[in-house]
Amino acid sequence: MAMLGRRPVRPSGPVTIHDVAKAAQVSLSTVSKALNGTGQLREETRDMVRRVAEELRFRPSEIARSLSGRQRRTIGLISSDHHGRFSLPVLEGIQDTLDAESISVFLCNAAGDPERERQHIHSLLANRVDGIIVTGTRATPRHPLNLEGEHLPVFYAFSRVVDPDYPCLLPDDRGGGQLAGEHLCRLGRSHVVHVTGPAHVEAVQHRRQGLEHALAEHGLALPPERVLTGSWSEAWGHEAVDRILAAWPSTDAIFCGNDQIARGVVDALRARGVRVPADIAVVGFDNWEIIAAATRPPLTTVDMNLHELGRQAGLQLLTMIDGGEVRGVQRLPCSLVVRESCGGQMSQNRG
Amino acid sequence: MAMLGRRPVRPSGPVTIHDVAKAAQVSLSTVSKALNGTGQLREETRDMVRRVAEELRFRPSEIARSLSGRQRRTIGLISSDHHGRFSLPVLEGIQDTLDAESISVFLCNAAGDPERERQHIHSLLANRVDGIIVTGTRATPRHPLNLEGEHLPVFYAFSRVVDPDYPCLLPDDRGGGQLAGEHLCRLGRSHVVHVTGPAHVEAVQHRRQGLEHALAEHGLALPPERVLTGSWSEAWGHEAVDRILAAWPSTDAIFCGNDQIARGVVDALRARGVRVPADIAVVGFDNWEIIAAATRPPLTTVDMNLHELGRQAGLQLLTMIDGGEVRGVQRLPCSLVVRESCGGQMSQNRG
DNA sequence: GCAGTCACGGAAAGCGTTTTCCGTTGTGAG
DNA sequence: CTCACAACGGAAAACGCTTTCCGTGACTGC
Repeated sequence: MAMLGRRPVRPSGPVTIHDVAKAAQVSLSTVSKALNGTGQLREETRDMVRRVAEELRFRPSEIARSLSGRQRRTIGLISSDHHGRFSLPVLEGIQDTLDAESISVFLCNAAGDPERERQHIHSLLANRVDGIIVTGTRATPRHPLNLEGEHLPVFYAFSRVVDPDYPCLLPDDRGGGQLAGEHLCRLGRSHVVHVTGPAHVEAVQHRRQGLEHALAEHGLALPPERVLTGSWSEAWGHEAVDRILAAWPSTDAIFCGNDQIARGVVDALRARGVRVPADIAVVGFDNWEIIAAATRPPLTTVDMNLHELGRQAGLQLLTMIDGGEVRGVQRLPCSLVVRESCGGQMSQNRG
Repeated sequence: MAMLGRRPVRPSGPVTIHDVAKAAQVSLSTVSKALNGTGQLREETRDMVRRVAEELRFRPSEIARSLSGRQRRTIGLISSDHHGRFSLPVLEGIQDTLDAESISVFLCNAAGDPERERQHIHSLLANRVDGIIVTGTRATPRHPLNLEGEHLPVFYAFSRVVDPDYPCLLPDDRGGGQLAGEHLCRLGRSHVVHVTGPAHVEAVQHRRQGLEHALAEHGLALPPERVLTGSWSEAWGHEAVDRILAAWPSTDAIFCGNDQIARGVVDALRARGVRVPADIAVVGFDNWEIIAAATRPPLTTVDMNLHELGRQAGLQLLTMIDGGEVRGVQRLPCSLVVRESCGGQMSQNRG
């Protein structure tokens, strides 16, 4: 009356390699070899073991594997960003790379708290991760990770370290600014104003330099007073428009430090009866879809390719883990996403 | 001439318990006991061992620990959301809970791809996690995780499962709609229109029901034709305003299904010279800071408390891991964030 | 002074893998 | 028919820790 069939019995916990060995009537080592494709076994044996293992739903314990010296195939990801506007695409890019290599990720959110960060690092070290990626805000450069004396590859993605020797990948803000400037010049605009974020932020300075460079190549100057620094908000965009219209009525283009400012600028211009792009062209920065696409007209803006940045960060860490040398600040090119706030691409011959 | 000092020598890799034992001149087991507070040791011995361990920067391998039967103290987090507008706060809430318990998190981004999800689950199982939290979009109910026959606690946070028996935590959308409705009623508004997202979405239905309920309690009806369903976009907000002003000029309040719609509505109203909130009060949903606060006037809106939702999801999973019974759909109350789009709280006696 | 108790700390057996090293067996050649 | 040599697969050590079980020595009480 009892079930006497060959239903696999699993008394306690997951199937181990022992269970497989017993079921397949071979030794432990044979199972291991069969499943890992190592050693010298008849193909026949291999297949048999494989079949049994599958039937038993054997799933080798990664823990046990890592213990016996293999690579851990796990990395740590420390994020200091809580707002997450930028972290998320980066994070996804990183995962893309690591997924492809079947590497697991320990996620740690330090939330800017040094004590919490310390604990997370401790935990990562205790878990013997193969490497660490740090990501988060880059507004202010951070100190390098304190690895408690351990040696471990660390890569900084979208995160600036005080010492420029540490391997890190950042968007090419200068290039981004340049893209915007060139686009405006190509469209024949010549009275450009730059409305941007806090003056002390590195990205703000770089974007401005890029713009300046592009304008210069077209024989145009960007006088310092036409660079308005403020906060990263729509409200600042509105305020800036007041000043611009009052001070320089001949303005025909505004490059904004981010999309929120750009949205404020566009809204304010519309409210004042200034046509975008006919009277004034506007370029944003970030390509924050939800804002850029909803603006009326939709924003032409610079995209930092954060997903790609994450992907490459992942690759670089892998390189480091494999013993490769990676150092210093690298910059990933931005790209320009053309929507309607500068006029169609059709008119690009007009300049 | 050689350095004969007692500089701790670390020939290869991390310090092990052996190294500590040797340095402290005691046995392995004594070190383990001293460091874990188990066994019977003189406080003196304990201290001594502790000191040596610290000096050597001994960091017990979590891997080895988990192998020898202890709890793994690690969970998996499967996220199917790539946009991440909602995942992020949830995710942070979860981490808050788990950090407090020193539990590590394996992050997996399935990105909606079943094959990728399968691989991640496999990896989590192989890593012997203690439990799994699934989070992501809830627009359409998902199938339960396929655990390959393994038994493991799984909790669904902000993610709907087809079978309502699975343990899951969702925002109380109905309650949220009710909050909005009550707020409007209290402010004396009586001609309410509801502009919301796709009709088939559960949250859309619930929010509408909540609104209806609140109105009913104040003797007001919400005729079906005054519920306008569309997309979750600003553009839809604009369009809806056209219809509303044409069809029901006496409208004095609009409850929007999310903040993007609300923003579109407010912008459109302003463009048509309708004053917000004087003529029409507007309530949003989501409390998406970046939109709600930047709208002019800033949006009064419903907050789903996603961070708290994540926190509680973490706690629930811990309960399950500890053997507790958790089942069925639970709802977390929303709260109302009052800004300016309905008028100040001052005027609440006006009704 | 002697047995009986403790307090202490060491030896060793796991935990689930991989990997190295050997002992079989079967084959072909001499 | 024996020998050498592959080819195959098993035994056992190792990975770094926890934990159980014991052996020691020092203390108590008589």
